[in-house]
Formats: sequence, C-alpha cells, structure tokens
Amino acid sequence: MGRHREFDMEKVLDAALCVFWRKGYEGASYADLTEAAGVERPALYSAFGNKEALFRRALDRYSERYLDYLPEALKLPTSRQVAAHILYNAVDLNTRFPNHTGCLGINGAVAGSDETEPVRQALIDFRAAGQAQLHERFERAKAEGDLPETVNTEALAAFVMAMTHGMAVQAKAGFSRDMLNAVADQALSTWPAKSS
Amino acid sequence: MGRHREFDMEKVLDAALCVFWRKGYEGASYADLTEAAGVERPALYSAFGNKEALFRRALDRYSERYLDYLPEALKLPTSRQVAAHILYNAVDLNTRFPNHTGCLGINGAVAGSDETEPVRQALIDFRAAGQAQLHERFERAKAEGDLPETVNTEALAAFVMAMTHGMAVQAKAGFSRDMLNAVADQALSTWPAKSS
DNA sequence: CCAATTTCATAATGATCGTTATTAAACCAC
DNA sequence: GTGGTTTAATAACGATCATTATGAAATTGG
Repeated sequence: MGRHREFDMEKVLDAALCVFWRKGYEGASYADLTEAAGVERPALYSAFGNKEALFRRALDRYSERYLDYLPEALKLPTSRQVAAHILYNAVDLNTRFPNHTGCLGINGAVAGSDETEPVRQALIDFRAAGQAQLHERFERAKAEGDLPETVNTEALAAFVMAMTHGMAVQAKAGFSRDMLNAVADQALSTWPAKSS
Repeated sequence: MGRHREFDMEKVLDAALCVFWRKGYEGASYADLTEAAGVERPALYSAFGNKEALFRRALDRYSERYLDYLPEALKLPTSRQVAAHILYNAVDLNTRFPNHTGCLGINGAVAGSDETEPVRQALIDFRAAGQAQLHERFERAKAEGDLPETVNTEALAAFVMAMTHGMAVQAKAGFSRDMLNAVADQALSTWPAKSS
C-alpha cells in the first residue's frame, strides 16, 4: 500500500550519471542533480540514499550501459585486437557526448578533499578491476604464444589503461575524436611482436 | 612605512602548492591552505588575491620548481631521448612525494563545478603549452631526419602527453615507481623507427 | 614622539554545501 | 469511505564554503 513513485528511477539515475560524468563527484551538487533529474531532493535521498551511494549506483550503471566494449574486447583472438578494441572504443565513448566528454572513471575524482576519499578509492578500485581483467587476458595471450615470453603483461595492461586515462583527460580538454584516434594509432603502432 | 610582512611568501606559496597538488583546486579549502601555510586567511588574500589567483601562482611555481626537466628534455639530441627524458622524469616527479603524488596539472582539475571552469581551462592551456613545445621539437626532429617523414608529429606529441597524464592518474592511485617506469618502458618501445 | 600606514588576528559575512523535518497528497487494504 | 502507509513538495537544518569588516599591533617618516 501507499503512494506510488511518480518518477522512473532509471531515468533519474541516468540523469545523475550525466551530471557526475560532466562535473565529477565533488563538483556535482544536489542543485545540479535535482535539476537534471527533474526530481526534488528528498526523492533522491529516499530512492538512492546519500550522495556517495548515488554516485556508486551511477558508476555501476556506467559500467553496464557504456563499458560493454571491455568484455567484448577480452573475447577477441589476439592481444593486439583486444588493445585496439579498447582504445578505439574508449576514444569513441570519450568524444561521443559533447555534454559529458571524457570518462566517469577519471572525471569522477582524481584528487579531492578528504571527504571524497571513499569515492576516490572506489574509482581506483573500479579502474584496477579493468586493468586486472586486461592483465589476465594478456597472461593468457602469453600462454597461447600470442605475446612473447619476455613481455611484462602487468606493465602492458597498465600501459593500455594509462593510454585510456590520458586520452580521457585529453577528451575532457576538448581534443577531437580524430586526434585521439591518431593517439591510439600511435599507442598501437609497434605492439610487441613475437620476435624470432 | 607600515608594518612588515612576517611570513615568507615563497614558503607560503610552496605550502599552498602542496595542498593543491594533493587535493586539487576544488578540494582544497582555505582551512587546508591556512593550516598548511601557517598564516591566517586575510594574509593569503592580501598577499595573493583570491583562491583562483593563488592557484595560478602555485601553478607558475610548480612549473619553475618541478618542471625544469621539460626544457632539459627539448635540448636532447634525438626525439626518442626527448620522450624518454620526459616520461622517466614525470614518473619520478609523480612518485617522489608521498604526500602529493601525481601531477598538479592533472590533480588540479579534470572535471568540476561550473565555478571552477576558469581554473580547469587554465590547466588545459598549461598542458597544451607543454604539448606545443613537444610538437615543435618533433617537427624539428622530422626536419633533421631523426623522425620519419610519415610520422604525425602532433599525434606523437599528444601520445607522449597522454602517457604522462595517464601515469599521473596511476601515480595518484598509488602505483609504484617501478610499475610506472615499466609503463614508460612500454610506451617507448612503441617508438617509431626510421624504417629503411 | 606623533601621525600615517601597513600587517596582523579575530570574527563575521552571505552563499551554498549535503542532509532532513514537516506537512500535504496519493494510494491500498479493509 | 476510512485508516494506515508511502511518496511528494516546501522549507529548514547545521556545517562549511570563499571572502572581508574590524580593530589592535607594529613600523617608518616627519
């Protein structure tokens, strides 16, 4: 019994996601969030809890809705294809929406006040999870002979992630899609080949 | 005439720089700044102006005190040495101080509220200036035959900068110096050789 | 030594922050 | 329909934000 909820929680979450994506965790105020969502403050609190909980829900939704290219990439046959798929899709995602360029995993919080520390750590974990999957995939590639025995797969995964982070910063700075694709080309230009 | 200033402006500026370096522009409050500097609020305002002006002064000082490796790098004989000098020195700077890891150019502001927009833009310009110098140096390298005629020097400069940005994010996330050096190794292994 | 001037420290400014009482409206079971 | 329950909207909460009056302390020129 009781009154029915009048708003669509998914739409509200999408609106909040866009605000966080654009302004980051600390830069997004409840005034921004409620305006974007078209809902009053208490509705956000009753539906999602506090700001940190809302951000975590938005981050989850970000994974589900926009990062499907990551599991896709891991299924590709060669490590180079995996990396290329990730980098070019990251460029696409980082430049597709003029209202929120870059990546939530970076824009969300790189540095901030002590109060934002749990969110900053959540984003560190979020990025580390992607890197771990990539690392694992590269280990498999090494076992399959797709990568040389000498390669440092952990560093290689960190390198690919560093590229996505760096391009996300550049996308947020207004770099064009073409420019970022050229940067990705460069990153892939001499992928470690199985020498001998 | 009049009373003398009792604090050292350079030391106060250094203290403010460390706070911004650690918490970013938006995450650094005057409570943080005054505590670190050991001076009261009105002293900061009378000496530097408002928060934005203080940040800009801190950014200038950051360039002078910590980014001397950039002009050093540009003087090196080959483009590969230039890039290597930049990347390894960036790793060193990003991991040298446990209290403020990463890079002010990134930690300062990637995303934020609308109020922080001028500072965000100043950091974009700051990073663009470094990239432009690098681009120019690579153009010279091409003219000297150090780089192939076919290379996209703008994308190459953007690639090196993307690496520094990405590694700065990772340094702020707690990556070790050794790990980041391995990432830099990887970035340089993709360096374009003058084929044939 | 006095007057003018500058810096200092204390404390207050209005605004905005994230978070909730509070009350009216809408719904279901009975 | 009526009572119990959930949501909606208004408005307020204390805390903190960046910024600044205010007045005492300190210094120099006359």
